[in-house]
Amino acid sequence: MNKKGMNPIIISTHKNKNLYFAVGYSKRGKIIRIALPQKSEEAAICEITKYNPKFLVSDQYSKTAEMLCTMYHGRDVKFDLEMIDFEESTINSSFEMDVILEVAKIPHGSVRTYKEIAKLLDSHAYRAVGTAIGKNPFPILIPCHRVIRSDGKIGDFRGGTPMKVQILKNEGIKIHDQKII
DNA sequence: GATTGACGCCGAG
DNA sequence: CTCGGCGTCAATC
Repeated sequence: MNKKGMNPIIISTHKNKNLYFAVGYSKRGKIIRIALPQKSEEAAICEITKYNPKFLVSDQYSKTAEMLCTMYHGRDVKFDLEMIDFEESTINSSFEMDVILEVAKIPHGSVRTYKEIAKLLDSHAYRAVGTAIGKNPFPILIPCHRVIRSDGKIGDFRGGTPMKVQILKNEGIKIHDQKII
């Protein structure tokens, strides 16, 4: 846990069909971390407090949690990267930052491979790309679910491959036998 | 320096 | 198809 994690944050949640979404806001009023949907509100909140133990739960930002829910279910929501607090987040290297910004450019309903992301960064470190994406503090919003393997397989995901498949299907992407068509 | 990855590619079976 | 082995390199120990 770095020093940044000790700053107090505000967490808001949203419930939809037994799935609980949570978002953490820094005191600057920007998103500092997003939790993948969980089966209980406590679990969703815990996904954020793991990295930021000092927190307050409020409905102040529940609209954002609701927006994440609609994005999870496949809606293409336009948003501004300015609403994200990269400074206070756990992103701490320029490589990680570059990867995240590249992933942010992937359009709704399309995918990129880990290798393609590396190439766009003029690098051969595709494994390091995977590691950086695996630490993405803003899942759903920064669409790390749209990054797949070069052989067409879905690849891993923090919330499990099935959840990655679900989100991609919600976006209209065709998948058969665990592979992108 | 040695090890570890949300990976990629090739060759063997 | 699956698997091992090697490639590659950023992060971590």
